[in-house]
Amino acid sequence: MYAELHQHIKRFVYLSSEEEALLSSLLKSFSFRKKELLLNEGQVCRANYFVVKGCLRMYFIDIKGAEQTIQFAIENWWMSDHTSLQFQNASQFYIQATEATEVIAIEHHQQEELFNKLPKLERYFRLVLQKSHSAAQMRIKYLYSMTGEERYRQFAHLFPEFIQRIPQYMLASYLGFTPEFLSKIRAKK
Amino acid sequence: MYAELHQHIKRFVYLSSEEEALLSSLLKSFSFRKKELLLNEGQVCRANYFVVKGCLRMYFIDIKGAEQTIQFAIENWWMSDHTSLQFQNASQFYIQATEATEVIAIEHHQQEELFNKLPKLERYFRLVLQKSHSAAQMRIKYLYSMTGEERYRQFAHLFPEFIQRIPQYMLASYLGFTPEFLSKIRAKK
DNA sequence: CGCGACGTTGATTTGCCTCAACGATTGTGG
DNA sequence: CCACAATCGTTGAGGCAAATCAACGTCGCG
Repeated sequence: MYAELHQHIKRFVYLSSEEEALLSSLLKSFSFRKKELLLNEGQVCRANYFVVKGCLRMYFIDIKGAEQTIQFAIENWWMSDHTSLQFQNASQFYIQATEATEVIAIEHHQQEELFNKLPKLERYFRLVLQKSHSAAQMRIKYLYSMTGEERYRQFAHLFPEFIQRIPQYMLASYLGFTPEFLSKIRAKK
Repeated sequence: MYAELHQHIKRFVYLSSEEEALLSSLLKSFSFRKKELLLNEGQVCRANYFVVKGCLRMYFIDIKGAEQTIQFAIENWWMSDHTSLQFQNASQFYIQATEATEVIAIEHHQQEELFNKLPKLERYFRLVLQKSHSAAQMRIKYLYSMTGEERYRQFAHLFPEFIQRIPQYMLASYLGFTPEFLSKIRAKK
């Protein structure tokens, strides 16, 4: 059970089979349909989600009513509003399944117990967060040094399969421009 | 010794005085003058730096030759290129002291030993990284939903003392626009 | 004192947004 | 399984926020 997650953890820390069993006892699986919300703005984030299959996105709705995508999580990535999860306060974000998605969840009330019983996981999550933080920094770097068109072309080059998977309006908001503008870039060949 | 750091760690995890002593034995202090570089683009990042007094910034130079500021670190914040530090590969960033700055450093070759001897610190750094990651996400949120002028006014409102401390061209690049534009915003009262 | 770094100001340009109208595709209930 | 609506993508005209470029002012420092 939870094989994909155990596999991923193995890349960073070693867990004995007893430890794996203990971990498994504190996890839950969930399935979400396309467009279903895992977290609503104003709600408290319930869990940290590991994507087994499918795709999640975090977004917010700006002052003009447009959805702006903060990040995506595909297979083997974690997704959560860490601030809301840790301090149990209202989130500013939505988390949504962009397609039918299976996740493994660590819920808030299990989290403390988990880290106390398996301190090795502190290391695992430290390393996972380091990677997420670096990804966010690179994102800022690209926003500050490339035009919208350049960001699209780079993204399409790096993740050709992913752009097939999500609607263009989500990709446009992730890359920091409007759907109309993306459409015009694509029209230029 | 290293009182400021011990103080900061106490906010997140408890360390006995033996543990504090062990930690201290693996730290180093450094002083940097205004404009001095702690990390150069293309170099391997040597350490994770905790700011005791002063201010650091991470930046890169874009294709047009302009410096773009990725983040600042003032007192009680950590600064490092985590990717370069962990994998010991060339960094894409510069880290510079924006004023005379004292730091406490954990160097790469001590890092593993430190985490092995004091696994509690995994938790501390996990929580520190969580905060940094959330800050980077909020940064993206603001870039996607506010104009340059709005970002400046918010920043000036939240950190009135900080805008006195750094040259305007650094603030402009942090907020995502040009020094000329910042000058024009300020001229408008 | 003189030079280089930093900040200001104005004229012009541009990347991208806004709005609107119109196809195409998807999903859903009858 | 079709009809129709809702969602999603495309295209074009016009507008605006901010960049670019250039010239000039000012201040701190060797």
